[in-house]
Parts: sequence; structure tokens; C-alpha cells
Amino acid sequence: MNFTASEENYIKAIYHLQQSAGLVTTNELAAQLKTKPASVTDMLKKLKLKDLLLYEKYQGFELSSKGKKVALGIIRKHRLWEYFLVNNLQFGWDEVHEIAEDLEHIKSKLLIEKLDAYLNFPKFDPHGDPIPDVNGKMELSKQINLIDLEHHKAAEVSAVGSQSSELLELLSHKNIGIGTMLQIVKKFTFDHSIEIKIEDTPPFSISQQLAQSLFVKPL
Amino acid sequence: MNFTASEENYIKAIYHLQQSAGLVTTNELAAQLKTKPASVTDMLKKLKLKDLLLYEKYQGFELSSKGKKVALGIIRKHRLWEYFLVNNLQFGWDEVHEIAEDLEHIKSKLLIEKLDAYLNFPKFDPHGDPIPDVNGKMELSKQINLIDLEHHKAAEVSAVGSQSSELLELLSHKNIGIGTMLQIVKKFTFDHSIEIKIEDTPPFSISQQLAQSLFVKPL
DNA sequence: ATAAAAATTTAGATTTGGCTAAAATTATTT
DNA sequence: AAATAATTTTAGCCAAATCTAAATTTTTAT
Repeated sequence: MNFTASEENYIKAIYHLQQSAGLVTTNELAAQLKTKPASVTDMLKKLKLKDLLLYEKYQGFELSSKGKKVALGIIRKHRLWEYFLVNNLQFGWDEVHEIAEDLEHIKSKLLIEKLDAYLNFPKFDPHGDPIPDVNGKMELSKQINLIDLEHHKAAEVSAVGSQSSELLELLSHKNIGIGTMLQIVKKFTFDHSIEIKIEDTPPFSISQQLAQSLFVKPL
Repeated sequence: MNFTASEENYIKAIYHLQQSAGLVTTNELAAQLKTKPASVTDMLKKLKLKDLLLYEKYQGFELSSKGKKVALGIIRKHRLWEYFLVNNLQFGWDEVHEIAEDLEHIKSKLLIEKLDAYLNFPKFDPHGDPIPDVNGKMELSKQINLIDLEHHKAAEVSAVGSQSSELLELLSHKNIGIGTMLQIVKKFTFDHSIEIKIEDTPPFSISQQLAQSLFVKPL
């Protein structure tokens, strides 16, 4: 099956909306996509015809299981590209969304599998959102980026942003691993470094870049 | 100025055709783009309106200087992406064209500048074609990839595929640089390695990967 | 419970890029 | 220099994705 960029954008938007809301409505979706309700209705008919959508008119709608699979494929591409843009091309994690919106519609399956391998099969994108694997499976993330953790709130390290050997080397040197309990002591605006404290050891600083690669579950 | 993917494909095709032929004709372009002459005429009108094309009906056409600039921008993107696909993602150089056809239409300028930097400002793509720089300048290439050099034909190394420190380290260790005279002694099909001979030194082998990064001018 | 408001869908138009068939122009050949 | 062939353009249609305006259905409030 092959879809247009527009169809893919609808599918992705519906997926995200139904995560919070269950059944999605025409107006919600139109607002999300910055288009008009009438345009949404047209597309809904098309998606239903392609068996991507469970939809009875006036009744709201949601993705079929086929639609969900497609959505996860798009989200996978989006998040892998975001990871690449931030970690390899040195973009700030706030500048990558738009570009990834375009890149996610590139068709080649092989491209994505090779990109995934090149990046070392990352599990989380630069915003801390989980990246679905080839089968659409992803870690569920009650976790947040360390950068977003409240001061003095205890939390457990639950994931790292990638499996790159450079990152792992640094983490093992600082004695940080999955399961490590820590809290934020202070954030410095000058270089965005963060001082953290692990259990009974003295506090120490880590760089913004490292903090962005750490995901935690607050207690 | 912003162009659709279709407009960009026309511009690029016209650029390539006029390289060999001077004035381009409607039928030529239709054949190139696998579309019909009538469709070509429609697009020509649009491109003329946008001042990308010098065109009087029935008389053939060519890109304006503005059109040429746009073409070089697209070719730059195409070749940078091809370089990335082959050198970083481990694609074969025969599998990348189609994917690059899609990637070249991604809009962000910053993306391309950052990609260029990440790749170390390569001057040639994996097929030995020169990559235009930000201003559209490129090395003109009477040169060919070392892989395509005839056996026992003397040639001068004229360019390397990138400026990466790893490549340069290897080249200086093997005493190969711009201007080095060499010839191919033998090619091995097993691992695609190539035995070369430099002036009065004994012959030695280099890997396929290295050979692909070397461009030569036959004498 | 029914009228007003809100949400949704339908109808008809527009834009982009493509098509076919027919008309117009240019090129070639006798 | 015609006549024929080849090329190119025009005219009129189609499909995708959007829009506005009008019609329909559902929800909400009195």
C-alpha cells in the first residue's frame, strides 16, 4: 500500500488525537491539521475506503488496526529522522520538527532500516518520545527527559537516548545506568549544565547534551 | 522562491539536457521525464512566468540564469544525499538514485548546509559527479572514478571523494595525493580490490572503498 | 421537547499536474 | 514549392486536495 503525504498526515494526526481522546471528531482533526472541517470529511471517506479508518458519518472515528500500523510506521520515520538531525547534524531539538515532517514521507523502507542501524537503534527521540521498532512496538514512556524533571524530586533513570558507545562510555564513567536514583540540585543557565545528586555520593555536574540523553521516571 | 517537486524535476531535467544539447526541445524533455509533450508545454509556460526559462513557443528553450541557479541547488542536494547514503548508510552506489530523487526535494536550506558540514564538504558524489557548493560552483570533471580507469592507462589523481580525516590519513600513509601519477595493474573480483602502480615504486593493492574515493584524469 | 447552537456533511468551485485528441507550426522530401 | 511528416501547442477532461456556502444531523439549553 502506498499513501500520499496528505493521507499520511491525516493518519498521524488521528493517531495522536485518539491516544488522548478515544474517538476523534471532525472539528478536532480540522483544528489539528489547520484545515477546514469539510476537507476533513472528504479525506475521511477516502481513508475509510482504504480500510484505514472505522468511520460512520456524524459518529466520530478512529483508526482501524491497519491504520494504526501505518501510523506507527510514519511516527517511526519521524522520530528516527529527528534523532539523526539532533545527534548527527547538530540541530537543536527545538528546530527539527518541521524538517522531520517532510522527511517522514520519504518512501524507501530500506532507507529507514539502514538509518536505524546507522543510529544504533535508538529507543527514544530527542524529545524523549519512544521510537517504534520495525514491528511498531515501542517502550511505553511514563518517563520524561531529565531536563524536565522538577528540582529535588527523586527519579529513576529509565532509558538513555541511544546505544552509542560514546554515550555509554561516559555514563559508565559517571556511574549512571538504568535504575540509578538521582535528583536535580541546580540548573545553570549559562551553559545549561545541570547539577545532580546520586544517593550518598557528592553532587556533580553534567552537560546539557548528556542530560538530554537521559530519561527518568519520577517517583 | 519556492517550487513544487514537479517544477524542480523539470528544471533539473532541462539543466541536464541543455548540458549536452544547447537548446532543448519539447519531445526530448517529455521522453526524459516519461510524460507527454502536451504536459511539458503546460509546465514550460509556468516556468517562463516564474522567469526560470527562456522560451518562445515552437522555438526550443533553455534555463534562464535564475533557472540555472535553481537547478544547481537541486543537483547539490541530490548529490549530497547520494554521498550520505553510500558513505554513511552503506548503500551500494547503484541503489541510491531513486531515494535521492525524493530527498532532493526536502526544502530546508539549513538542513543541507548542516549535512554538507557533517559529510566534510565532499566535492564529488559516489558516481564521481561534482557536487556544487552553496554558490553553485563545482569542479569541472574531465575526471573519472579510479574504478572506471582502463587497465595500464596512466592517469593523474585529480580529486578525492571527501575531506574526511580518516581518508586523508590513509592517503598520506599510502603516499597518494592530488597530482600522483598511477595506473591500474589488476582488478580482483573476489573483494573488488585493485592493484595499482605508482611511478617507480612496487605495485600494491587498495580496497574498493578507497578506489571509489579517488578520481583521476587519464592522460 | 423543541428551538437554537454547534458540528458535520454535501455541493460546487479552484489549483496543480497530468492526459487525449485535434489544430497549428515547422521541417523534410520529392 | 507543395505535400507530407514531425513537432509542438491548444482545448477540453480528469483526479487529488483544498476551499466556501448551503444543507443536514446532532447536541444543548430553556
